[in-house]
Amino acid sequence: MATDRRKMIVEAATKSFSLFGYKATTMDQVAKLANVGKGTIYTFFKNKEELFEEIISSLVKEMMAEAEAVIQPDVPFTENVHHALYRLLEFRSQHQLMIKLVQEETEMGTLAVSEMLQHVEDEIIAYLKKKIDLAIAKGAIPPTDTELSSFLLLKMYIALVSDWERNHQPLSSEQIAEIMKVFLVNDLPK
Amino acid sequence: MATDRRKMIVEAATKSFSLFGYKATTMDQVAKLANVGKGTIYTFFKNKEELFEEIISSLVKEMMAEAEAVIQPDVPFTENVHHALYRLLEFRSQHQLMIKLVQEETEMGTLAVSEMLQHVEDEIIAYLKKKIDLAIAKGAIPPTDTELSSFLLLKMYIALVSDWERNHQPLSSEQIAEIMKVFLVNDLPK
DNA sequence: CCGTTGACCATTTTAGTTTTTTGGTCACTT
DNA sequence: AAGTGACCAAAAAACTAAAATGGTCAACGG
Repeated sequence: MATDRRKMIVEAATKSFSLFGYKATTMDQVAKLANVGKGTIYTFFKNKEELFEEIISSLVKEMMAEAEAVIQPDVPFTENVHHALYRLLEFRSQHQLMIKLVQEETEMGTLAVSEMLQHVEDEIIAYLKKKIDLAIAKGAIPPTDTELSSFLLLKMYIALVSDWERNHQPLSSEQIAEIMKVFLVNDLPK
Repeated sequence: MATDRRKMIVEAATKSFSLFGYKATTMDQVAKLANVGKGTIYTFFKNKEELFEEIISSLVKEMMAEAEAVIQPDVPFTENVHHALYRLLEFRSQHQLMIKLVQEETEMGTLAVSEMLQHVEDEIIAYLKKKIDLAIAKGAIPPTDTELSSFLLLKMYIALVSDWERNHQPLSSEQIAEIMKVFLVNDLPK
């Protein structure tokens, strides 16, 4: 209880952000939840936003670990990309903090939240790019502009699992995998 | 001036929506601009939203005509799709009413506006689908789920011309065309 | 001493209230 | 019959007072 004041703060803030969102979480509340004086928070974090950043950073790490865990070395590359993306979006739709943040963005348009979600998306794209670069190096797929294809991959994935379902039957996992394969195995212009 | 009261109303409303957006346009203002008593508007339109619908419907017709005008019968199908889509998005980014509505949606989230923009998107997809169906019938491209590919085509296009440019150099027209071709000439699952 | 604290402050947000504006109607005019 | 604008209930804007919030820092205690 002595040394992990910082940890308690982060845990309290995470809980509060998940429950009430960014704006509705007050620093007083975090301090109380963490059993800590409010001033103490400011010895570890410059301000509310920096505390938020640290929490999002952990969340991103957790997401990457989840994606990584689902990859199997003995299945084809495109299938693994599908598994990883699927896991990432599943994470997004199941993780309490993510749910709350997405909700807060659409309903209130909180700026700090929009920026963070944008950052998370960028991280996912960077992760995908790394994977694609590796697959190209191994000769598993033809070389392309990996920045572009990781970007498109995520955008399409999101469109397929969220926008599509507004007007249509959900697509099967196989269909989604097939669509992505078309992307990855065909050359895009550099 | 006697018979085209209806026309004057529509023109006045179009001008006002383009200038101030949907919410900020009042029926009094439209009546004044149209040189018409307010009650007269309600003999032609049930309410404000229906007036809006009529205007959007014209706008969609105009968009389709623009797209159609750019199609050349003697160039490959995929190139025509590119031209048409390019024209459609150019229209969106140049037409005063569209600009204002997109702005109003992101800044104020006006419900009626969101619904209309959604409707416009659906119309574009329907238009694309018709074109793709035709191309398949002619054997220009392999058969696919045309509902799905028209949806994906538009989503990708929008991602490439708007989201991509937030972090990257704009793509050349050739690059965009090439990406779309990959889609259209490869089989997607039914 | 130094890590911790909570009273304190300037600023922002909220709540409550009044005033104005708006979409829509309809009795009246032309 | 076609057109109108004064009129109304409902919604939005403007105003204000009160409360809450992020952040600071002098004081505290181990």
